[in-house]
Amino acid sequence: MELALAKSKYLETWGSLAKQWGINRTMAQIHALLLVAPKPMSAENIMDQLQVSRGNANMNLRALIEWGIVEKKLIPGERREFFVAKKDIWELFKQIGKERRKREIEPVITALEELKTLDDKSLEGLEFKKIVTEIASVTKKLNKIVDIAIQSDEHWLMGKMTDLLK
Amino acid sequence: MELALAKSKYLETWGSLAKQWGINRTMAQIHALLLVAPKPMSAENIMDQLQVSRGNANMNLRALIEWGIVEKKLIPGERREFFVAKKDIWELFKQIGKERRKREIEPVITALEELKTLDDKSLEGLEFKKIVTEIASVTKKLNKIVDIAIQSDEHWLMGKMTDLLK
DNA sequence: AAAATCTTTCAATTATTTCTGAAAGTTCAG
DNA sequence: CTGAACTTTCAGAAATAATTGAAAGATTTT
Repeated sequence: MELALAKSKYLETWGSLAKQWGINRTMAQIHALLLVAPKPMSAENIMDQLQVSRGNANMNLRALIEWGIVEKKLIPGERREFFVAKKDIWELFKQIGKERRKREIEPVITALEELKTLDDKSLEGLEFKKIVTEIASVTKKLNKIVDIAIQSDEHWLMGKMTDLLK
Repeated sequence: MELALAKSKYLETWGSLAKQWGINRTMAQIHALLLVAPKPMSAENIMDQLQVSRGNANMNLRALIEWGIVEKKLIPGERREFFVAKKDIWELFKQIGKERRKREIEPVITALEELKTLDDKSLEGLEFKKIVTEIASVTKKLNKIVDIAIQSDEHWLMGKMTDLLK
């Protein structure tokens, strides 16, 4: 396969996956582009390669910085801002895990805990409380698993995982 | 808190979360409703409680069955179909994990493997290949982690996780 | 302090996803 | 068979999300 083709396939794959992860396409593609860029890119440059508007590029770059997976890079003697993606992939996954946990898991736990205060003795009420309690319990376990992964060093974790399979 | 309120908060929480998980609101809410229902529900009944159209209810029920987390339940002497959610929450999470892995992780691994066949010696080509290789490697590790979780019994896994923290 | 260069914002537009409801399809009792 | 009871489908409508581009805001240079 040839570079230009490989790169465009890569951008496409990443972009279409992103939707399922609740990230919009442009955001994913900008990130993908920066990941494989051998040097920092300007906003102009990114707009150009992905064929997106200035506003779109700017907003998504900002979001990526917010997620902690892209950084501004000042280049001496340059007026413009440049951007680079953090290139440690394990770190990237951990960062994404952290953000998603904050947005997706933690609010659910909070909401469920409040629901457990229900005091209703009807059949439906009891069934409801039982299920909510169980959902809360499993959600907390999931949270714990993610937590361990987030805090772990890559090699240590994989070693432990391999042990578990024995 | 009182039952009706608790239930509506629960449906709302679950529904709004769903979006971030790439599941549409109605689908999540139907599932949530079935989860806490003390007995099987008819399509009619679901439409009524969630105020959605027949078509919408039908399509999403079908999708939930496809995901393997809801089942049709025939009631003797009844013409209509009834539906129940599988109530084992750990099983539910595992099923969701399985589906998402199939849809989100596996296609990426396949695509990345193909990209690794690139043969280009330029600086950009080498950088590209290096990053793609690394992404593939970490993605496979993630896959392995999910795999272990999916195959595990709840208590066994949590015990092991707790050990890891020591 | 004006001009030049670059960044940010946001109302309007465009694209995508979800939902509706009526029509067509299916099943089964009589 | 026939028709009542139920399910499925799908084209169009409605809702939601993403994108554009031009104007306003910064910041640096002259």
